Amino acid sequence: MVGERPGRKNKVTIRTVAEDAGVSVAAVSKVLRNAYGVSTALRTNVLESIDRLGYRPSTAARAMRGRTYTIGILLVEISNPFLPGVVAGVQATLGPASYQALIGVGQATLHIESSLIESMMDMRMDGLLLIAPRLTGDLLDHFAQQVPMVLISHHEPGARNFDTVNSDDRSGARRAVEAMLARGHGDVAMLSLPEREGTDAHDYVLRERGYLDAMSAAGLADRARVLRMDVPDDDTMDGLEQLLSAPDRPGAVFCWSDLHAVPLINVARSSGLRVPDDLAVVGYDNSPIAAMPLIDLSTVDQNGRHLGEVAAQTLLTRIEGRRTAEHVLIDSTLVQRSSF
Amino acid sequence: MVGERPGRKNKVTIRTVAEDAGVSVAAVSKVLRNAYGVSTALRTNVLESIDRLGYRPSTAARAMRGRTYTIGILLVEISNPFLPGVVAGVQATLGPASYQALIGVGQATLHIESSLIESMMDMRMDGLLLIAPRLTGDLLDHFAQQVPMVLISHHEPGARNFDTVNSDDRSGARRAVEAMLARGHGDVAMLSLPEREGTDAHDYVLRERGYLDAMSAAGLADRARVLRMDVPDDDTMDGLEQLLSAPDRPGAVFCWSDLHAVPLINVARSSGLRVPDDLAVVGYDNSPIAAMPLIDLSTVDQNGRHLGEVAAQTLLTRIEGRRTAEHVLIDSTLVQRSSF
DNA sequence: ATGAAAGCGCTAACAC
DNA sequence: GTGTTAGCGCTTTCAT
Repeated sequence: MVGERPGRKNKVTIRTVAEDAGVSVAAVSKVLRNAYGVSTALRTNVLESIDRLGYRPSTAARAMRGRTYTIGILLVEISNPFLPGVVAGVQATLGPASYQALIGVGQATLHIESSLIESMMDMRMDGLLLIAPRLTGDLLDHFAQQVPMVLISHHEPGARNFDTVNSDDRSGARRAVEAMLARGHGDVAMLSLPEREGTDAHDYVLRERGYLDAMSAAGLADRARVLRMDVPDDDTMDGLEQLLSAPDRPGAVFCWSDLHAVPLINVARSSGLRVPDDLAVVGYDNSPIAAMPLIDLSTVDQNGRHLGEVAAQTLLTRIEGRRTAEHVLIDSTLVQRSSF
Repeated sequence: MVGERPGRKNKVTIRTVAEDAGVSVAAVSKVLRNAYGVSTALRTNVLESIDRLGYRPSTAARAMRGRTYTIGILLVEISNPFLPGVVAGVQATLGPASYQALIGVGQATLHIESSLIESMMDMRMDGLLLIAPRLTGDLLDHFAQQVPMVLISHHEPGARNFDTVNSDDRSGARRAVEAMLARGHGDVAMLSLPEREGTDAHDYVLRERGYLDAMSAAGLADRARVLRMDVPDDDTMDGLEQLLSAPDRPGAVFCWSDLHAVPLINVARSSGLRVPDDLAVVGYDNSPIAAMPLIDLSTVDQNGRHLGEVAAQTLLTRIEGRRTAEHVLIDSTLVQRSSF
């Protein structure tokens, strides 16, 4: 067969199976979908043929009529330490239901994000799992009307067309800050992100609220300070350095994420500050780096794996036809290390 | 419309567009595919309708006849520091060709890996990009015969049915070790993975060779030592501790990956060893952690982004019909920091 | 319980 | 240059 496009020939389709088993195509289809109304004899017969021929139903063809048994996961960007656990949880839950998960990476870009969602719908994926999407309520709702959708790390408890599964960011932050205050740190500041679009959906906004809750409850509302900067990369450590060399340098900092907390510890140590004596730090996400002995950062663990499991389960029931929105909050845990 | 499945109704298909534009379905299809033989008038006319109606071709339907404009990326596991760059490079190259990339995560499990590849073929993705697959030559070849395939981080220069794009691991390792030797470290040991299946395809095997190359060239072949252990997690630091407390503790260690090097530095510092004075360390991958001031690990940068770009480009030409295998090696760079 | 047949939304011959 | 039409491999009524 020289000159032929490789493979894709001698294709074994549902028809091949039907002929091999000496039954109709419809019969095979029914066996495939565990549909009602097939005799055990026919069923085993067909299953044997399927096995012998190594038949695999074409998802492509299925996509035109029924389900694809595929769900799409949209990630903001791939390097976030919070994601691997979530994805593992999702896969663990999906597998037994014989669903596959395929991931799209949004590169933190709105345009790529929508385009990926549309692609996933074009492929007729059975459902979508969006993790911390930048997308705003309107567009989100537009998509949710066309495909079962569950959002992770996106607080929108009023949403009616999609479900949300979130870490309880507010109470997680509050408990972390309370623990810091209990240690005697009166001047706990918070390090958060710059304010963006007028949305309350982001996790860092909720964590700020939890921080303020704790400060207020301790009668320290007037000493609360939320500092804002983007996630530092190699070139943008200046902000952190300034922060630590300022005359009113805080003695304790609660960070919205390890992405801030880890560099902060680095800069602090490098400039001779002792952690936690001169500077107490608590982060969020319990990333692998936080656990390293040289960093040893106390941080809030969102329990990403569980989050992923619940989200996948929620998506599955929505795919099965549920129409009322569910909004789940998952408890987090403060992982105590030596940084405060 | 109470009781109706949400969305997916009022579907605008190629037929809707054809009617709206007052032309045939075939005409629309031709415009869609930039096929030969459409007047400019018809083309603009159709494009207007497409725009007005917000039409999007169904990938599902396309999958049955033509291309899906989708390629699948298979990742071993999602948290490897080497991956984000590669994926970014792939996406950057695919975008302009109006291809989408969808990622499957193999969870470092052979069975999940094959099942994902099969799923991707079932969806009729136009091509596959496998990153450091566990899959062995035979099975790999079996798949490659059915779909265009490019492998990253998998050395198999003899493969005829698929392409490979790799960092030049051997020379990268050699240069790193030579640099260590040039610094006066005579007793450079290497920290690698336990030996697996009888395959030479793995990057760490090539890196071991580069290490031996350098040692031999320096007349130190008899002092070469390859130590083996799995990637340490929080619970399995013992191996590293033993290594460093042994009487014949090496004065310099070249690690096959930062995944070994970073914990090694941690353990070393924690047990009072000065880096690089008591222990010189060089890693591989230039992961973000390596750059942290507290770690400051010298490491080999594979230039993942470039790797991704080249791999995507290679896959694209194979999809276009190329049949002869290409095996590309990409140069790496030693990033000098303070760890040796 | 089983099968025949009508699509699903496209692409690609082929006819005009 | 444009249109007609036969599939692609399934699912799903509807007969039998």
